[in-house]
Amino acid sequence: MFSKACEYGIRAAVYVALQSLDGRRVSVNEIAEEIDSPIAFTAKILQQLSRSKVIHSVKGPTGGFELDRTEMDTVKLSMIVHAIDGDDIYVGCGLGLKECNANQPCPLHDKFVDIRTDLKNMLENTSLYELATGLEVGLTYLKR
Amino acid sequence: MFSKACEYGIRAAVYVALQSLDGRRVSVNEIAEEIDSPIAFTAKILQQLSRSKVIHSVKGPTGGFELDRTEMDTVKLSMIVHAIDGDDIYVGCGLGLKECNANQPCPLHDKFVDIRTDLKNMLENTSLYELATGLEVGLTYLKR
DNA sequence: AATAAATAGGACAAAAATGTCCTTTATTGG
DNA sequence: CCAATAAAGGACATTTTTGTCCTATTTATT
Ligand code: FES
Ligand code: FES
Repeated sequence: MFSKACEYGIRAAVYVALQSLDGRRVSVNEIAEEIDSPIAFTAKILQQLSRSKVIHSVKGPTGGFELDRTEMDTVKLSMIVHAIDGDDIYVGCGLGLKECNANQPCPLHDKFVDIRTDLKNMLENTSLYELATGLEVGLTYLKR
Repeated sequence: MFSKACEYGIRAAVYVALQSLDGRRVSVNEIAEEIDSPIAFTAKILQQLSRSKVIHSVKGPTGGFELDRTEMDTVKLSMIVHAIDGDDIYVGCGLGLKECNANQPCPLHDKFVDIRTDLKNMLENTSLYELATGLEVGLTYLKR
Protein backbone atom coordinates (compact mmCIF):
# COMPACT_ATOMS: atom_id res chain seq x y z
CA MET A 1 0.00 0.00 0.00
CA PHE A 2 2.52 2.62 1.16
CA SER A 3 6.27 2.51 0.56
CA LYS A 4 8.58 1.74 3.49
CA ALA A 5 9.71 5.36 3.40
CA CYS A 6 6.12 6.48 3.75
CA GLU A 7 5.39 4.08 6.60
CA TYR A 8 8.44 5.34 8.49
CA GLY A 9 7.45 8.90 7.63
CA ILE A 10 3.98 8.57 9.10
CA ARG A 11 5.22 6.82 12.23
CA ALA A 12 7.94 9.45 12.65
CA ALA A 13 5.53 12.34 12.20
CA VAL A 14 3.11 10.86 14.70
CA TYR A 15 5.91 10.46 17.21
CA VAL A 16 7.06 14.05 16.68
CA ALA A 17 3.47 15.20 17.20
CA LEU A 18 3.13 13.15 20.35
CA GLN A 19 6.29 14.61 21.91
CA SER A 20 5.40 18.10 20.76
CA LEU A 21 2.22 17.82 22.80
CA ASP A 22 4.55 17.91 25.80
CA GLY A 23 6.68 20.62 24.24
CA ARG A 24 9.55 18.19 23.68
CA ARG A 25 11.76 18.51 20.63
CA VAL A 26 13.11 15.16 19.42
CA SER A 27 16.26 14.01 17.59
CA VAL A 28 16.55 11.65 14.66
CA ASN A 29 18.13 9.10 16.96
CA GLU A 30 15.28 9.18 19.41
CA ILE A 31 12.70 8.98 16.65
CA ALA A 32 14.36 6.02 14.96
CA GLU A 33 14.63 4.28 18.32
CA GLU A 34 10.99 4.88 19.20
CA ILE A 35 9.53 3.85 15.89
CA ASP A 36 12.05 1.05 15.30
CA SER A 37 13.41 2.27 11.97
CA PRO A 38 16.87 2.54 10.37
CA ILE A 39 18.47 5.77 11.64
CA ALA A 40 20.11 7.18 8.52
CA PHE A 41 17.18 6.30 6.31
CA THR A 42 14.82 7.90 8.79
CA ALA A 43 16.97 11.04 8.73
CA LYS A 44 16.43 11.32 4.96
CA ILE A 45 12.72 10.99 5.36
CA LEU A 46 12.61 13.60 8.10
CA GLN A 47 14.46 15.94 5.75
CA GLN A 48 11.73 15.42 3.17
CA LEU A 49 9.01 16.04 5.70
CA SER A 50 10.77 19.15 6.88
CA ARG A 51 11.13 20.48 3.34
CA SER A 52 7.43 19.80 2.73
CA LYS A 53 6.54 21.71 5.90
CA VAL A 54 5.00 18.69 7.53
CA ILE A 55 7.27 19.13 10.56
CA HIS A 56 9.83 21.73 11.62
CA SER A 57 13.52 21.11 12.13
CA VAL A 58 15.93 23.08 14.28
CA LYS A 59 19.68 22.67 13.93
CA GLY A 60 22.34 22.78 16.60
CA PRO A 61 22.40 21.68 20.23
CA THR A 62 18.91 21.43 21.73
CA GLY A 63 17.74 21.17 18.14
CA GLY A 64 15.57 18.45 16.66
CA PHE A 65 12.13 18.06 15.16
CA GLU A 66 8.88 19.56 16.38
CA LEU A 67 5.39 20.65 15.41
CA ASP A 68 3.25 23.35 16.90
CA ARG A 69 -0.06 22.46 18.36
CA THR A 70 -2.09 24.16 15.63
CA GLU A 71 -0.21 22.31 12.88
CA MET A 72 -1.05 18.96 14.34
CA ASP A 73 -4.63 19.67 13.35
CA THR A 74 -3.92 21.00 9.90
CA VAL A 75 -1.35 18.40 8.90
CA LYS A 76 -3.24 15.45 7.45
CA LEU A 77 -1.88 12.04 6.49
CA SER A 78 -2.59 12.85 2.88
CA MET A 79 0.16 15.49 2.97
CA ILE A 80 2.73 13.04 4.26
CA VAL A 81 1.79 10.38 1.75
CA HIS A 82 1.86 12.93 -1.04
CA ALA A 83 5.22 14.33 0.07
CA ILE A 84 6.88 10.91 0.13
CA ASP A 85 5.03 8.64 -2.31
CA GLY A 86 3.68 11.27 -4.70
CA ASP A 87 0.19 11.16 -6.10
CA ASP A 88 0.13 7.69 -7.67
CA ILE A 89 -2.13 6.41 -4.96
CA TYR A 90 -4.58 9.23 -5.60
CA VAL A 91 -4.69 9.34 -9.39
CA GLY A 92 -3.07 6.13 -10.70
CA CYS A 93 -4.92 3.33 -12.48
CA GLY A 94 -5.31 0.20 -10.38
CA LEU A 95 -4.28 -2.00 -13.29
CA GLY A 96 -1.32 0.16 -14.28
CA LEU A 97 -2.63 1.93 -17.37
CA LYS A 98 -0.82 5.21 -18.05
CA GLU A 99 -3.41 7.23 -16.22
CA CYS A 100 -6.80 6.51 -14.71
CA ASN A 101 -9.37 7.79 -17.17
CA ALA A 102 -13.09 7.33 -16.70
CA ASN A 103 -13.68 7.77 -20.43
CA GLN A 104 -11.52 4.79 -21.32
CA PRO A 105 -11.61 2.87 -18.06
CA CYS A 106 -9.76 -0.34 -17.28
CA PRO A 107 -12.02 -3.26 -16.33
CA LEU A 108 -11.52 -2.57 -12.65
CA HIS A 109 -11.99 1.19 -12.79
CA ASP A 110 -15.38 1.62 -11.12
CA LYS A 111 -14.67 -0.70 -8.25
CA PHE A 112 -11.14 0.56 -7.84
CA VAL A 113 -12.15 4.21 -7.77
CA ASP A 114 -14.57 3.48 -4.95
CA ILE A 115 -11.80 2.08 -2.78
CA ARG A 116 -9.32 4.76 -3.78
CA THR A 117 -11.79 7.50 -2.95
CA ASP A 118 -12.42 6.03 0.48
CA LEU A 119 -8.67 5.82 1.06
CA LYS A 120 -8.17 9.39 -0.11
CA ASN A 121 -10.94 10.68 2.15
CA MET A 122 -9.56 8.78 5.09
CA LEU A 123 -6.09 10.24 4.57
CA GLU A 124 -7.41 13.74 4.04
CA ASN A 125 -9.50 13.62 7.17
CA THR A 126 -6.95 12.12 9.53
CA SER A 127 -4.75 14.61 11.37
CA LEU A 128 -1.53 13.99 13.23
CA TYR A 129 -3.22 15.25 16.38
CA GLU A 130 -5.85 12.57 16.14
CA LEU A 131 -3.23 9.84 15.76
CA ALA A 132 -0.96 11.23 18.46
CA THR A 133 -3.67 11.39 21.09
CA GLY A 134 -4.48 7.71 20.74
CA LEU A 135 -0.79 7.02 21.36
CA GLU A 136 -0.72 9.33 24.36
CA VAL A 137 -3.53 7.45 26.02
CA GLY A 138 -1.62 4.22 25.48
CA LEU A 139 -4.18 2.69 23.15
CA THR A 140 -1.93 2.42 20.13
CA TYR A 141 1.67 1.54 19.28
CA LEU A 142 4.38 2.79 16.92
CA LYS A 143 6.52 -0.28 17.40
CA ARG A 144 6.29 -3.75 18.90
CA MET B 1 -1.29 -0.55 -4.58
CA PHE B 2 -0.42 -3.66 -6.60
CA SER B 3 3.02 -4.57 -7.95
CA LYS B 4 3.69 -4.22 -11.67
CA ALA B 5 3.76 -8.02 -11.86
CA CYS B 6 0.30 -8.15 -10.33
CA GLU B 7 -1.09 -5.48 -12.63
CA TYR B 8 0.19 -7.37 -15.67
CA GLY B 9 -1.11 -10.59 -14.15
CA ILE B 10 -4.64 -9.28 -13.79
CA ARG B 11 -4.68 -7.71 -17.23
CA ALA B 12 -3.31 -10.93 -18.74
CA ALA B 13 -5.83 -13.10 -16.96
CA VAL B 14 -8.70 -10.89 -18.08
CA TYR B 15 -7.49 -11.08 -21.65
CA VAL B 16 -7.19 -14.86 -21.47
CA ALA B 17 -10.74 -15.01 -20.10
CA LEU B 18 -12.03 -12.75 -22.83
CA GLN B 19 -10.53 -14.87 -25.60
CA SER B 20 -11.59 -18.08 -23.93
CA LEU B 21 -15.18 -16.86 -24.19
CA ASP B 22 -14.71 -17.37 -27.93
CA GLY B 23 -12.88 -20.63 -27.41
CA ARG B 24 -9.58 -19.08 -28.49
CA ARG B 25 -6.33 -20.17 -26.89
CA VAL B 26 -3.77 -17.36 -26.72
CA SER B 27 0.05 -17.21 -26.76
CA VAL B 28 2.33 -15.18 -24.51
CA ASN B 29 3.19 -13.00 -27.48
CA GLU B 30 -0.40 -12.18 -28.23
CA ILE B 31 -1.17 -11.48 -24.58
CA ALA B 32 1.81 -9.17 -24.14
CA GLU B 33 0.83 -7.36 -27.32
CA GLU B 34 -2.77 -6.93 -26.28
CA ILE B 35 -2.12 -5.75 -22.75
CA ASP B 36 0.99 -3.75 -23.69
CA SER B 37 3.43 -5.49 -21.35
CA PRO B 38 7.03 -6.75 -21.65
CA ILE B 39 6.91 -10.20 -23.28
CA ALA B 40 9.43 -12.18 -21.26
CA PHE B 41 8.30 -10.70 -17.97
CA THR B 42 4.70 -11.47 -18.85
CA ALA B 43 5.72 -15.06 -19.61
CA LYS B 44 7.05 -15.43 -16.06
CA ILE B 45 3.84 -14.10 -14.61
CA LEU B 46 1.73 -16.42 -16.75
CA GLN B 47 3.83 -19.30 -15.44
CA GLN B 48 2.95 -18.25 -11.90
CA LEU B 49 -0.73 -17.98 -12.73
CA SER B 50 -0.63 -21.36 -14.40
CA ARG B 51 1.07 -22.97 -11.39
CA SER B 52 -1.54 -21.39 -9.11
CA LYS B 53 -4.32 -22.81 -11.29
CA VAL B 54 -5.65 -19.38 -12.19
CA ILE B 55 -5.34 -20.20 -15.87
CA HIS B 56 -4.39 -23.32 -17.85
CA SER B 57 -1.42 -23.66 -20.13
CA VAL B 58 -0.95 -26.04 -23.03
CA LYS B 59 2.46 -26.66 -24.57
CA GLY B 60 3.36 -27.26 -28.17
CA PRO B 61 1.89 -26.06 -31.45
CA THR B 62 -1.68 -24.78 -31.05
CA GLY B 63 -0.82 -24.43 -27.38
CA GLY B 64 -1.21 -21.35 -25.27
CA PHE B 65 -3.25 -20.18 -22.31
CA GLU B 66 -6.94 -20.68 -21.69
CA LEU B 67 -9.64 -20.87 -19.07
CA ASP B 68 -12.86 -22.83 -19.13
CA ARG B 69 -16.11 -21.00 -18.86
CA THR B 70 -16.91 -22.29 -15.36
CA GLU B 71 -13.52 -21.17 -14.02
CA MET B 72 -14.08 -17.61 -15.13
CA ASP B 73 -16.77 -17.43 -12.49
CA THR B 74 -14.83 -19.12 -9.73
CA VAL B 75 -11.52 -17.34 -10.29
CA LYS B 76 -11.63 -14.09 -8.35
CA LEU B 77 -9.15 -11.26 -8.43
CA SER B 78 -8.19 -12.08 -4.87
CA MET B 79 -6.64 -15.34 -6.10
CA ILE B 80 -4.50 -13.56 -8.65
CA VAL B 81 -3.34 -10.92 -6.20
CA HIS B 82 -2.59 -13.59 -3.63
CA ALA B 83 -0.69 -15.72 -6.13
CA ILE B 84 1.54 -12.85 -7.23
CA ASP B 85 1.80 -10.36 -4.37
CA GLY B 86 1.17 -12.71 -1.46
CA ASP B 87 -1.05 -11.80 1.44
CA ASP B 88 0.55 -8.54 2.60
CA ILE B 89 -2.32 -6.55 1.25
CA TYR B 90 -4.79 -8.67 3.20
CA VAL B 91 -3.06 -9.00 6.54
CA GLY B 92 -0.25 -6.43 6.68
CA CYS B 93 -0.19 -3.39 8.95
CA GLY B 94 -0.71 -0.12 7.09
CA LEU B 95 2.14 1.51 8.97
CA GLY B 96 4.53 -1.39 8.53
CA LEU B 97 4.48 -3.00 11.97
CA LYS B 98 5.46 -6.67 11.90
CA GLU B 99 1.87 -7.81 11.69
CA CYS B 100 -1.49 -6.13 12.02
CA ASN B 101 -2.76 -6.87 15.48
CA ALA B 102 -5.99 -5.44 16.87
CA ASN B 103 -4.78 -5.98 20.43
CA GLN B 104 -1.76 -3.73 19.96
CA PRO B 105 -2.94 -1.62 17.04
CA CYS B 106 -0.94 1.05 15.25
CA PRO B 107 -2.51 4.52 15.32
CA LEU B 108 -4.07 3.99 11.91
CA HIS B 109 -5.36 0.48 12.52
CA ASP B 110 -9.12 1.08 12.75
CA LYS B 111 -9.32 3.33 9.74
CA PHE B 112 -6.91 1.23 7.76
CA VAL B 113 -8.72 -2.01 8.42
CA ASP B 114 -11.94 -0.48 7.10
CA ILE B 115 -10.32 0.29 3.77
CA ARG B 116 -8.47 -2.97 3.63
CA THR B 117 -11.63 -4.93 4.29
CA ASP B 118 -13.45 -3.12 1.49
CA LEU B 119 -10.57 -3.86 -0.84
CA LYS B 120 -10.49 -7.49 0.20
CA ASN B 121 -14.23 -7.87 -0.33
CA MET B 122 -14.02 -6.19 -3.69
CA LEU B 123 -11.24 -8.54 -4.83
CA GLU B 124 -13.00 -11.60 -3.47
CA ASN B 125 -16.25 -10.73 -5.20
CA THR B 126 -14.88 -9.80 -8.59
CA SER B 127 -14.59 -12.65 -11.08
CA LEU B 128 -12.66 -12.79 -14.32
CA TYR B 129 -15.92 -13.35 -16.14
CA GLU B 130 -17.31 -10.10 -14.86
CA LEU B 131 -14.24 -8.17 -15.99
CA ALA B 132 -14.00 -9.95 -19.34
CA THR B 133 -17.61 -9.21 -20.30
CA GLY B 134 -17.13 -5.46 -19.87
CA LEU B 135 -14.20 -5.73 -22.26
CA GLU B 136 -16.19 -7.79 -24.71
CA VAL B 137 -18.85 -5.14 -24.93
CA GLY B 138 -16.17 -2.55 -25.61
CA LEU B 139 -16.78 -0.57 -22.45
CA THR B 140 -13.34 -1.09 -20.94
CA TYR B 141 -9.71 -1.25 -22.05
CA LEU B 142 -6.65 -3.32 -21.21
CA LYS B 143 -4.29 -0.90 -22.90
CA ARG B 144 -4.29 2.60 -24.32
C1' DA C 1 36.42 32.08 19.93
C1' DA C 2 36.19 27.10 20.63
C1' DT C 3 33.63 23.08 21.18
C1' DA C 4 30.09 20.09 20.74
C1' DA C 5 25.47 18.79 19.29
C1' DA C 6 22.28 18.46 16.00
C1' DT C 7 20.19 18.54 11.08
C1' DA C 8 21.38 18.80 5.79
C1' DG C 9 23.10 16.68 2.09
C1' DG C 10 26.05 14.03 -1.14
C1' DA C 11 28.06 9.68 -2.39
C1' DC C 12 27.88 5.12 -2.05
C1' DA C 13 26.07 0.06 -1.01
C1' DA C 14 22.75 -3.59 -0.73
C1' DA C 15 18.50 -5.61 -1.71
C1' DA C 16 14.34 -6.13 -4.20
C1' DA C 17 11.59 -5.55 -8.24
C1' DT C 18 11.46 -5.40 -12.97
C1' DG C 19 12.91 -6.94 -17.28
C1' DT C 20 15.80 -9.88 -20.91
C1' DC C 21 17.96 -13.84 -23.11
C1' DC C 22 18.78 -18.43 -23.98
C1' DT C 23 18.12 -23.39 -23.35
C1' DT C 24 14.98 -27.24 -22.24
C1' DT C 25 10.69 -29.73 -22.50
C1' DA C 26 6.34 -31.03 -24.35
C1' DT C 27 3.32 -31.57 -28.24
C1' DT C 28 1.46 -31.16 -32.78
C1' DG C 29 1.32 -32.19 -37.58
C1' DG C 30 3.51 -33.72 -41.65
C1' DC D 1 10.53 -40.02 -36.98
C1' DC D 2 11.26 -34.98 -37.85
C1' DA D 3 10.55 -30.29 -37.75
C1' DA D 4 8.29 -26.61 -35.97
C1' DT D 5 5.79 -24.32 -32.21
C1' DA D 6 4.83 -22.92 -27.74
C1' DA D 7 5.33 -22.91 -22.63
C1' DA D 8 8.84 -23.83 -18.65
C1' DG D 9 12.66 -22.47 -16.49
C1' DG D 10 17.40 -20.90 -15.37
C1' DA D 11 20.75 -17.29 -15.57
C1' DC D 12 21.65 -12.76 -16.05
C1' DA D 13 20.94 -7.43 -16.50
C1' DT D 14 18.80 -3.13 -15.25
C1' DT D 15 16.29 -0.11 -12.39
C1' DT D 16 14.19 1.27 -8.21
C1' DT D 17 13.89 1.16 -3.40
C1' DT D 18 15.96 0.78 0.79
C1' DG D 19 19.67 1.61 3.63
C1' DT D 20 24.63 3.40 5.21
C1' DC D 21 28.47 6.53 5.81
C1' DC D 22 30.88 10.59 5.81
C1' DT D 23 31.29 15.61 5.49
C1' DA D 24 29.23 20.29 5.76
C1' DT D 25 26.40 23.57 8.02
C1' DT D 26 24.02 25.66 11.80
C1' DT D 27 23.71 26.97 16.52
C1' DA D 28 23.77 26.65 21.81
C1' DT D 29 26.91 26.70 25.48
C1' DT D 30 31.10 27.75 27.83
S1 FES E 1 -8.66 3.42 -15.48
FE1 FES E 1 -7.95 1.85 -14.21
S2 FES E 1 -8.59 2.56 -12.30
FE2 FES E 1 -9.36 4.12 -13.58
S1 FES F 1 -1.85 -2.70 13.40
FE1 FES F 1 -1.44 -1.28 11.82
S2 FES F 1 -3.11 -1.68 10.53
FE2 FES F 1 -3.52 -3.06 12.12
